[in-house]
Amino acid sequence: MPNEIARDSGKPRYLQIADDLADQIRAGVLAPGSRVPSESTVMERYGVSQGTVRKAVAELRTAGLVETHHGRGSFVRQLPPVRRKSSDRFRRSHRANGKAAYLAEAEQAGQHPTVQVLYIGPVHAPAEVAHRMNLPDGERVLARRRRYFSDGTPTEEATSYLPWTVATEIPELFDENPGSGGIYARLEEHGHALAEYVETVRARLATKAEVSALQLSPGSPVIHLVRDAVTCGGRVVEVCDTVMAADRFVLDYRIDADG
Amino acid sequence: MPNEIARDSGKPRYLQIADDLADQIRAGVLAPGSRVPSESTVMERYGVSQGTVRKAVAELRTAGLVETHHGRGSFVRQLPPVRRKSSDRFRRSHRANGKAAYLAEAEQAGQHPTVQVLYIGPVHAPAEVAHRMNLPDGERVLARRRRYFSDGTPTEEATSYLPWTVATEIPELFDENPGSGGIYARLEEHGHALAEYVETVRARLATKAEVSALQLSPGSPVIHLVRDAVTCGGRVVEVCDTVMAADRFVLDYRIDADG
DNA sequence: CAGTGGTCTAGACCACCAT
DNA sequence: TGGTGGTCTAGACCACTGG
Repeated sequence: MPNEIARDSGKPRYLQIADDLADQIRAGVLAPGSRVPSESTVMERYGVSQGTVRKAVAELRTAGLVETHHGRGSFVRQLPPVRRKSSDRFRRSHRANGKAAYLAEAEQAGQHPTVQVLYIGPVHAPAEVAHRMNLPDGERVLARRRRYFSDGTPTEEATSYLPWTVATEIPELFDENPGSGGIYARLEEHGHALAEYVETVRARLATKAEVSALQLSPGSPVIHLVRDAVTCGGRVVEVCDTVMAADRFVLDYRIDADG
Repeated sequence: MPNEIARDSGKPRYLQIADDLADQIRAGVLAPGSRVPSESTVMERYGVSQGTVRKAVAELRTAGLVETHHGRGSFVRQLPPVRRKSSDRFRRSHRANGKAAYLAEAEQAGQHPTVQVLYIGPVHAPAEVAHRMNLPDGERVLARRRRYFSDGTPTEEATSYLPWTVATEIPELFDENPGSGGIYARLEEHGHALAEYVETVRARLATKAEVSALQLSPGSPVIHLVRDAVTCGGRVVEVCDTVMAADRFVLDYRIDADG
């Protein structure tokens, strides 16, 4: 039985209902994956109108407790385990076993990773990418766009950009699977020894495209990460643009205190 | 004059209105800081009811284009310039001029930084902090809680935690201003030479407390950063927990490709 | 088909802010 | 005080999902 709703309390009714439902979710009365009572049920149970119930459920949605599907209902979210992205995931020594960074990390976390290649081919460099590579705006570059899944649910979408002159040196970069150790191994084999990576981290709300690509609820935050791969000669030979569901990742960075 | 609203288009009316207003904002017809037409004005202009207008404005709010104040109206947001947080901001060499990291960075960005000290004193270590410092849960630690402003608007709230035994060695840690170079300089002067920092980055939606502390709109994303300061002996002598408005910061990290 | 969520209206009352 | 946004209702119709 639900808690009673105080008709006169200072708190809006829709928030009282949202809190009540949230408590039931946290207490396990509403288990992960189970259906939240339908709008009409909640209307009757608390004696409120549909609009009020909808605002309550909207609260649960933006709190990330619930996801709702038109015509089916709202369901308690079962969050996929959070994955860590460690700043040493691109160390050469980790390439020894031949795994690409993503697969190695995911498997270590006990998950079943999948990669879907969306596009490999030439594109005009977006402004930010061209700037980072020190190329003219709109210059032709190789794009490698792919979507990553863990246990079947999409978690991340990434696009790598490489200067066209670099890409044509390395046929494997046009393959869906660039081979053991990933594209960084291929770059280094072809004389582009890497000195460092520079990562830029932003967070923002997901765009509509990202909401559908990553199966998010509208209003969810994403982490937007852009990484430059810099050679010993100071040249940026790859820019990787990644968008991740914010609630599925934690990023770790080690920073030397140096002198 | 506003674009006409197609009564029959597939798109919901509230989204058409939201897009129309968003266009006016982006085109500068509605300038930053200016008032969005009141609900009743919009109702009349587009011939819709209040509920529809409210949903439209809610869209603009979650898109970060507008902020609304009860009894006053909705206003086009003027975003403070984005600030970069570089991973080398804690280098010892940067402490030579005596500035703390935050002030040095903000001034370099041409902004007027302010710090407000909220609390300095003992607290029971939160679980995550205790774990990182390898202390028993709830152990007494020194907390230094402060809020940072740039040009008067709050951008970030941070709490540093230090083991009580370390804190009592260093009287300056109980002062509002810990002196030239900040608390890291004090720690190193007292025999805690720092080897590295480990930063953990998450993004999520702001809690209600954060919404009010950082003057955000509900549903805004924040960046949550937790940093350990690790001595050469491997001891964590400080944990700094920071919450930033996501739209005001970009984080930069350099990662050695190493061997 | 019945049941679900999604949109919309017309009208009411309240809470906040300025004057 | 009048104007603003915030909550709520009762009822309507539409769009999607499932059996």
